[in-house]
This record gives sequence, structure tokens and C-alpha cells, in this order.
Amino acid sequence: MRKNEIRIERQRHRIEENKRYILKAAEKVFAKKGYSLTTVDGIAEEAQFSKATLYRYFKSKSEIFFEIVISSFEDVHHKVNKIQQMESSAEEKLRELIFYVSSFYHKKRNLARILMMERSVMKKVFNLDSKDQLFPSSHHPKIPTILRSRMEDIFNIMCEIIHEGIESREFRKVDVRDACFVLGAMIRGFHFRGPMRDKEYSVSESTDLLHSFFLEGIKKERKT
Amino acid sequence: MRKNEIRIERQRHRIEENKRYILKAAEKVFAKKGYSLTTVDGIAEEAQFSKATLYRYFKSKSEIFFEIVISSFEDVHHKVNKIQQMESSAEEKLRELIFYVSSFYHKKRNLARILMMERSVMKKVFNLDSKDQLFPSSHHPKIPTILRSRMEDIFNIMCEIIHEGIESREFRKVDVRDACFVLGAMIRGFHFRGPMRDKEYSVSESTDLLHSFFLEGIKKERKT
Amino acid sequence: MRKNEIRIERQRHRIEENKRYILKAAEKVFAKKGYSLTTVDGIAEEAQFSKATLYRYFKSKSEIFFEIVISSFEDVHHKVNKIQQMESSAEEKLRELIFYVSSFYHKKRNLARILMMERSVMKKVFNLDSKDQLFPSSHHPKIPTILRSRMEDIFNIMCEIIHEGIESREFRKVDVRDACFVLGAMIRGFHFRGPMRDKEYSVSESTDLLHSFFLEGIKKERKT
Amino acid sequence: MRKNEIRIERQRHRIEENKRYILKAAEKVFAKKGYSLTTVDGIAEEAQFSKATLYRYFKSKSEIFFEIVISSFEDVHHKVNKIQQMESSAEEKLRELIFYVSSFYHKKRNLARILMMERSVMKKVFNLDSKDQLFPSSHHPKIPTILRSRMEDIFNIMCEIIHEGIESREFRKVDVRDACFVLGAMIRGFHFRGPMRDKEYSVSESTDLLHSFFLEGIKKERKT
DNA sequence: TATGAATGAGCATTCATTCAT
DNA sequence: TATGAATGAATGCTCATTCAT
Repeated sequence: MRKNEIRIERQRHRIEENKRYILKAAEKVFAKKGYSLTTVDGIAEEAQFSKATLYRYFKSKSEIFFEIVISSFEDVHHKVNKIQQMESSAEEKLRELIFYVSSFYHKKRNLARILMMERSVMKKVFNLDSKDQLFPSSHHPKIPTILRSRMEDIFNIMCEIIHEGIESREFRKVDVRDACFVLGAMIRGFHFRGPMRDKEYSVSESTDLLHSFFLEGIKKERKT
Repeated sequence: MRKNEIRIERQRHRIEENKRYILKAAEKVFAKKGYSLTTVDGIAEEAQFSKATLYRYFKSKSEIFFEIVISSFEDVHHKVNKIQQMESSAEEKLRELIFYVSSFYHKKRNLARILMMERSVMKKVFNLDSKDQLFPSSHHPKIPTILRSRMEDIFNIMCEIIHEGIESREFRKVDVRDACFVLGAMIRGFHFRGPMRDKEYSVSESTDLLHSFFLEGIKKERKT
Repeated sequence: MRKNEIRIERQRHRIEENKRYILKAAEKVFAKKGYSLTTVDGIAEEAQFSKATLYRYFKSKSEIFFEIVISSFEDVHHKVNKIQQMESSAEEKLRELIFYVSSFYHKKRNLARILMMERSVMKKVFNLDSKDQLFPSSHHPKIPTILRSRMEDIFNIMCEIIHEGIESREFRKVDVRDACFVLGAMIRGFHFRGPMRDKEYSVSESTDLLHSFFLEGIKKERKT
Repeated sequence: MRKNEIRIERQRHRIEENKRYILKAAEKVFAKKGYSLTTVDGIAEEAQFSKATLYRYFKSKSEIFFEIVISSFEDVHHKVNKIQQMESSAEEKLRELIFYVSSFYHKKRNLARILMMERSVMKKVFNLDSKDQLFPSSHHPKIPTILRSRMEDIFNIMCEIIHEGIESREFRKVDVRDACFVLGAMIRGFHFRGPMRDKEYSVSESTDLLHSFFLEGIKKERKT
């Protein structure tokens, strides 16, 4: 039966691989076109599979999108966790965090854009979109729940880092959550710059910039 | 003939009024549904005009959207200009600016979202998007140009304010454009918070928060 | 305002006419192909409208079908009612009834076939097909209810006629409903003859046949 | 080689068994869903074989259906033949016949429904339906012929029984074929009752009912 | 032999846009 | 001028059937 096991294993592997491949292609297209303008045909073409084949691997366009999003969030979560476990000053960790989130946004800019910005679409796509009540536990059962919990995890780690900084007197006594929101906002806002900004910042440039501003503000130091 | 002129004037007026009315309705719908999910039927229904009538006033769905965006930018530009002309400290102006932009985002959140985020849609909508090359210079010929110039104006005023602050030694010697980008990012990012943040901030709360962080950073003051 | 009224009236009329026209075309196609094999494209082609236009007049393929069915039933109900009000012997009425139902089946054979035979399709199409719970009172709200009540009306009239015959001692003392079922079955079965019977009966031939068999049976009369 | 023969025999046997098994599963699904709504996937799942495997045993969805139908007809033919060979009065035989056909319809109701009713489907399935002319004589070459001849056999036996009854003066002098059609119609119609009849009849109840009505009619006996 | 994988051809439905009155 | 009517072009999704192993 060994043989059989191996074959099954190999098959599972191939399926996984194909899925990954499709997701990669899909991500490309989603990133280029946003959610609504992305057609399953388009994904299929990019992935060089037939449309019908995509439907063998995924139940729907929205599931494809969901898988992409989720897997990105897993990555972030993983990485952020690691940062938190580093043995360094809060400032150092913060820098690392900014760097990582920045590079994440840099790479996944368009994906994040969709997620955060095509909100009404996302609602239609993810939520208990009425239809899902018909096929109760088909689809990912609690799509938004998973997402939300991943997001919260990440957010909490950010909070912890800032908290540590305050404890160690590296940082001012600020409201941790407020600070966290602001930091998140800065990074996010910096990478979603709308169509205006012409200057391009590399990830490390933007990290420096954001890190410095978040730490120091722009106010001239008071002598105290 | 006088009479005729008056009538024409009256008509022009009515047309303007209708247009404004339609735009208002459209904005409501766009804000609720985003660009892709908004249908011309939907706008027509909201405006209580027939779809065909909309097409008498506007060339296309995208033009409607464009008009809305442009007019919003006019408003911002106007207001920002006013702030710049205030007789106050840079810090004061900055506060005012943050407050205004915040409340703008607050009100026009969803519109801005669309603008900044459904980028590929925007490209399709505004640019010489293949199709348009077939009907060259139909549509608003240089749609993005107008937009861009408005944006630049606004951006420049922000820069000036920060510049003044540096001159007056209220602010550190930072790169003006960098600071501007960061400030913009903070405000923008703060209002596009994605689906996670649960806490709601009023406009003045968020103004306080952002103003304070942008000025002071979170680093504990050095004694120097 | 007269003019306006007239115009509106005329429009309503045109709409009605178009609807009827489409329904007629659709009935033709449904009759030829059955429900599942009928495509909206097919109907559109038969009606010489664009597919999209059909959707202006009807919400869905199933609604089109439903309208056809309902209107047929209205006809039958109307006619059957009339027969019941005739001043004749039960036997006479019965004859009339058989004749009418026969000719109905003759004309609408294929439609009836669909209705009675593509049962699982019908279920999917008519019933609270989950989806309808989303658009609660859109669509015909109680599609099967209307149908059922029409059917019951018709059935009840049949019962009455047989009942009268028994009262007037034209007929044996049989269970009214049983007799009704059998009569219905005879007519129905006679016209849905499957692919085997080669002999063609005209409506009056079949009426004679069924009437005579239903009245007399095939048993040789007993002297009693 | 004997051994080889045995092995081949065994294989043939296994193939037969699998086929039967698949057909049984398919019948279940067809009965539940009708022809159009039945998917090959569904059959495969019910039969616990892979879809591709079904295609090793049968050329197409329609062939599967055909096999089911044919085998049902073989059964009927066999049984009807037996009834005809009974040593009893025509009335007795008739009763038996009605009982058997009734129970057949009762069991195979949905199958028969498909066969008789989804006619256009059947045409598409069985006949030289345009497509088949491209692959001439692939598929069962004369599918409907086999069917037709089975049907005729059965019909003829029915005729004989009625004929005997007339000869033996049990029955009136009616046209044998007419009577046969009517009888068939009664049974058929009684079991395809459309969606209206609420009362459920057991096979023997319905046999009694039909037998009695077919023999006696509903007319009150004349004293003569 | 048995089967997982792949797909072409369709299908119901939607929507921005044009046209005729 | 205002609008009801009409539609071409898509779009997400399905399914019978074939292929490669």
C-alpha cells in the first residue's frame, strides 16, 4: 500500500501546487484590476487553465479572492509574531514592524487596496450574503470571522510592542490603542497614496521616514 | 430679444440645477455602493429621473463620477486656501488643516475611497483607456490633468504651511514634502481604517489625536 | 391632460401586447422543448426581441413560464365554470366537460406535459426556491398557491357536476372524488399517451370514447 | 485455455454487475430529479464510482437512461406475458393487469414520467437528433425501435385479454383497441396526477377503483 | 481498469448605452 | 426636452464529455 500512499501524497501535492499557481495568477489579475473588474475568464487566461478548471479548484470568484487574502494575512501574522519575539528595544521592534508592514503593503499594495477600499464589494462578497444562508456551511463558513481574528491578532501584537516601549520608558505615556491606530494609519496611508504623489519611496526610505516621524513628531524639541 | 435671453438664462439655470441634483443623488449611490456596484439605473432611481435623462446631462457613468470628484476637490481647494490665509501660527493652521481634511474624509469617506482605491476602475474611467483612443478627445479630454492640478494646488498649500512652521522655528527642520506626505498619509490612513477598527472617533477627537502625534511623536522627550 | 392619459393608456396597451406576444412565442418554444431545454435565447429569437428586452418584461425564465401556465389555467377555470352553469343533464355537462378538457389538452398538450411531468424542475422553479426568501415579495409572491387554488376550483366544479348526476339518479352512487379522479385520469392519460399510440383521435372522437367508457364501463350489462 | 476462459467469464460477470449497480443508482437519481436536472456527477456520486468510470460502462448520459428504460420494459413485458397465460376469466386477468401496471407505475412513477413527458428531451436523447447524424449509427443504432417493439408487445397482450373478454361475453362488444387505449389512459393518468391530488391511494385501492370504473362505468344500470 | 483532471460550449442574467417618440 | 424601450456585450457559473496516467 506504500505505493498508493505515495501516489495520493503526490496528487495532493499537485493539487496544492495548482491551487497555489492559480492563486498567484489570480492575485496578479486582482491586483491589476481590482475585484469587480477582474473576470474569472481573466484569471483563467492568466493561469493558463480553462475557466471550468478553476471551478474545480475553487467554488467561486469570491473564494479565490478570499484564499488570497487569507493567505496574505497568515503571512503577516506569522512575521509580526516573530518581530514581537525579537530581543530588542521597542524602538527597534517598531522599526522592524514598520519595515515589514511597509514592505507588505509595497508588495501587496493593490490587494490591500481592494480589501480596504472596495468595501461594498467586499461586503457583498464575504458576508452572509443572503445566498450563503442557502448553502449554510458550504463556502468558508465564517469567512469574515477568520479574517477579523487574524487582523485582531496582528493589531494586538502592535499594541504590545508599543506597550513595552512605554513600560521601558522609551515612549511617552500615550494611549496604546490610539498610538497603534495612528501608526497603522500612517503606514497604510503612506502606501495608499491615491493618484497624486509622484515621488517614489523605497521600502527602507519610507520606513525611515515613518519611523522617524512617528517617534519624533515634527515639533521642535522643547528644552524643558 | 430680451425675452428670449431671459428664457435661455432660465433654462440654463434649470439645467444647472438638475445637474446638481443628479450629482447629489449619484454621490449618495456611489458612496454607498462604490463605483462598480453602482448602476446607472440606481442613480436614475435615486435622482428620480429616467436613465435616458441622465444621459442627456452626462455622457457616461464615468463622467458623472468625474464631476462629483472634481467638485469635491474644488471645495477642498477653496477651503484649504482659506486656511492658509488665516493669521495664525503654523501649528494653529496645521490643526485647522487636519480638522478640515478629517471632516472632509469623514463626510466623503466613501467617495474618497473609491477615488483612491478602485484604481483600476479609475484608470478605466479617466484615462485614454484603449476605448477612448477610438473616440479621441471625446469625453473630457484631459480629465486627469484637471484633477491632478487641483491636487497639486492643495498639496502645495500644505507644504507652505509646514514650510512656514519651519521658518518660524515652530517645527523641526524636516524635508517639507516628506512631512507633507506623512501628514497626508496619517489623515488618509486614519479614515480608511479597513474593516478592523471598532472604536469610532469623532472628527475633533481624531484631529486632536493626529495633530498631537504629528507634532510630538511618541518618543519620550530627551532632556538634551 | 386627456392627451397624456391617452398616451399612457396606449403605452400600457403596447406593453401588454408585447408581453402577450412574448408569452406566445415562449409558449411555442416551451411546448416544443420542455422547460429545461428551452433557453431564454431561444425564446428571444422566437419572439424576435433581444434577450435583454425579455428581461424588461419578465424577471426570469421561470416567471415567463409561470405566466403562461397561469393564464392557461384562468382560461380553463373560466370555461369550466360556464359549463357548470349550463342548464342540462349531468350527462350532458359531463360530455361538455370532457370535450373542453380534451380540447384543452389537445391544444396545450406540451405545456401540460411540462407542468405535470418535469416535476422536479417545476419544484425548483416555482417553490420557495430558497432564493425567493431573499426577495421576499418580489416575484409572484405565492406562485404555487395561486396555481393550486385554480386547480382546486376546477376540480371542485368537476365534483359538483358528478354530484348532481348522482342526485338526479343519472349516475350510480359512487364516491364523488374517486369518480372525479378517475375521470381526470382518463382524459389526462388519454392525451399523454407517451410515444406509443399511433392512432390519432380527433377531439370529438376522443370525447365520445371517453364519455362512453366513463359512463358505461366495458362490462356487459347485467340483467339484474 | 480453460483458465483464461474462466477469468474472462468472471470479468464479464463483474462488468455486468457493475453496470447493473450503476443503473440502479442512476435510476434513483433520474427518478428524483428528472432527466435534465440529473447530472452525471450526481449519478457517479450515488453509484460511488468516478464519473470517468461511468463513461467506461456507458457511452453517455442518455445511454444510461436508455438502458434503464429498456430494462423496465423487459420486466413489464415479461410479467404481462405471464398474466396472459393465466387460466382465469378475462375480468380476473384484467384485474391482475391493472394491478401490475399500477404497481409498476407506482414504483417507477418518476421514471415513466420522464419517459412520457420530457418528450423533447427524449427526442434529443433517443432519436437521430441532428448531432447523431454526424456520428451515424454510433450509439444504439435503433434505440426507439427496440422500445417501440417492446411497447407493442405489451399493448398487444392487453388487446388480447380484452378480446378474450368480449369473446367470452364478459365484456361488451367494444372496439378492442379503443378500450385498450382507454384502459391504458386511465391507469397512466391516475398515476400521473400532476401536483393537485392530495389523496393517496395504495396500489390495491387504485386497482379496485380503476377496475371497477373500467368495468362498470358510472352510469346507473338500466333495468332493460 | 479506474479515475482525477481538464475543458468547450452553454446558460441565465445584468448593465451601460443608444434610439425613437 | 424627457423618457420608455431596446440591445450588444459581458459575466459568473455548470456540465457532459474526453484525456492521460
